[in-house]
Amino acid sequence: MPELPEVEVVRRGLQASVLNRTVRRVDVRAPMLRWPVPVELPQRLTGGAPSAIERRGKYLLLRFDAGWLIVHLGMSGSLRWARAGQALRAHDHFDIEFDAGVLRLNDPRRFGAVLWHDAAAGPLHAHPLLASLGVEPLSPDFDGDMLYAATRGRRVSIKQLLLAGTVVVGVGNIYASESLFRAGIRPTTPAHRVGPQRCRRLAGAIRDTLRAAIAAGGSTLRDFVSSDGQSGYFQLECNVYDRAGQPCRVCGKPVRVTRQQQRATYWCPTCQH
DNA sequence: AGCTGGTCCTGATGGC
DNA sequence: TGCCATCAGGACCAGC
Repeated sequence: MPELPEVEVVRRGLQASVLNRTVRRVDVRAPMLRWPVPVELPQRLTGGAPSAIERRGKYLLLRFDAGWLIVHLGMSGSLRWARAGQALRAHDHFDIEFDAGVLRLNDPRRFGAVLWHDAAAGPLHAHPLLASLGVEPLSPDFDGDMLYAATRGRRVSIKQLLLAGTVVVGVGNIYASESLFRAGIRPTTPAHRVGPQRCRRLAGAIRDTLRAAIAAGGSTLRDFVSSDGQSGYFQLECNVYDRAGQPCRVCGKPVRVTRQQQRATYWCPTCQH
């Protein structure tokens, strides 16, 4: 479920609700998510308070005096406030109890992760999961020139390159299709065949698409993290994603679906070249 | 049975 | 040959 915009909306929700709030208690029910939840985590967090809530790609990063809590929502993870005394549901794997309430991680598919990076272990950006990530799409570092330089010599399709996250992070399967549609580029085009002009258009399309999605989520999810972490996501109207056979919103031709690396790609044969 | 919004890891390939 | 970067596929898992 979560792509970068969703994670960013979660981050903002957390920033508004748990920044500088003291952790009273931590419950780990499923020790095995994508990786084991570190056994020392409850002890490290309890009594501390997050002094910053950041995001890198789709990783949520909560800074504590003792180190960083790293959370990834995988494909099916959500963070919500549990009402007082609320019964556990299936796949409620992890709780952080603040004075204000219990923040609960639910993740049916368990592709998500909850990890700890100790302050003594060096700078966070050197963490193996973060060290080789591409640039942030909404940062000034990401533009057409950068994208053009990074795609030289790359024979993979432009969509797969976006998805890989090594050039630019946070572009998941949905927004890859949406951004390429916006830029008028066929997803199967080899990355090195996308010229400087089109790289500029694509970089702009990625930024615009992500920003619009964040705005949609942010405006919809008033008390985010507190009720339904999904509503913002489904408000988003896609141009091509999941619209196979339906008319393109621009030219009216049926949207096509193909498969790249076992992932569905949606595109318009007339609007994208 | 086959699909699903992520991404790390492994092993194969290819260029220098 | 060895080393590197690149690339494809498998793996994890539950729900619909």
